[in-house]
Amino acid sequence: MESQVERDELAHADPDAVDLTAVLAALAEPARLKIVRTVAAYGGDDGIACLDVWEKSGLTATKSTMSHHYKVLREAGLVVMWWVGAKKHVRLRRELVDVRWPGLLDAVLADQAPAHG
Amino acid sequence: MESQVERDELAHADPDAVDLTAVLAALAEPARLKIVRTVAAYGGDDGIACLDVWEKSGLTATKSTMSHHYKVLREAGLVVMWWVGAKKHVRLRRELVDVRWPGLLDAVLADQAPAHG
DNA sequence: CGAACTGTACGACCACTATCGAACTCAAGG
DNA sequence: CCTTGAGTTCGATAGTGGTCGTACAGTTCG
Repeated sequence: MESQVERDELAHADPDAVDLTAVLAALAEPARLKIVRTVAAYGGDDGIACLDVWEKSGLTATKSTMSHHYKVLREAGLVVMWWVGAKKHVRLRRELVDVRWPGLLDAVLADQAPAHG
Repeated sequence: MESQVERDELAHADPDAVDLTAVLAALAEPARLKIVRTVAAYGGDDGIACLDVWEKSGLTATKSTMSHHYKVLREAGLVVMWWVGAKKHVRLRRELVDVRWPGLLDAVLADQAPAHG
């Protein structure tokens, strides 16, 4: 990507470039699914800080692993991230996902089984 | 496998044991997504023969690869398969998937992009 | 400035999995 | 019985990807 990526928009997927298999693959990972659930539950338009996601979700992965998952979610077009002071916020891109695949995110988020038992 | 699996029901997922991540992972594979699309398009209650799926879908994978994909789809609970003479038929388990995750399959099947460009 | 905090980038390791070929099973039909 | 056809299973291989440790880049605060 030759576009000068500011610190506020890094490696986000273009609306036209989003691929269904990428979205499904992103959501198929239990840790990422839990991240998405947590962001959906606690993050509104202002999003939620990554550290708060980590605490609320109960995930035990390291920072680098979490960062990797966020990257996958960004590139799939599922979330957007931006800096708020020293903390990074994340929110769902419902305006994109719900238009491209109506009902998909709702169906996934409505599932009650925590995807690990 | 301690259960004597008949030739008509082999390795199908229990309705209670189906997992969302397994379903998403099954659909995240382009070849399997194309299989599901083809089965949805051409297979009704009587299903569609595996060989017909292969021809209609335009997939170039070998028989063993196709068999592997069918196994993943079965274990995820997405499809059922049974023998009709010497041919095997496959159909979607909408009665299971649509109840567990309403709107999920519809959202995936409604997508127009063929998941590879 | 320097220390603490938050998150990313990179390399390495390991597990999983998509793919294929070959051998096998079962059914259908001379 | 033998051949053909339709799928499965097994073993091997190659590629993908989740995980971690370490190093790095910014921000905040003393």
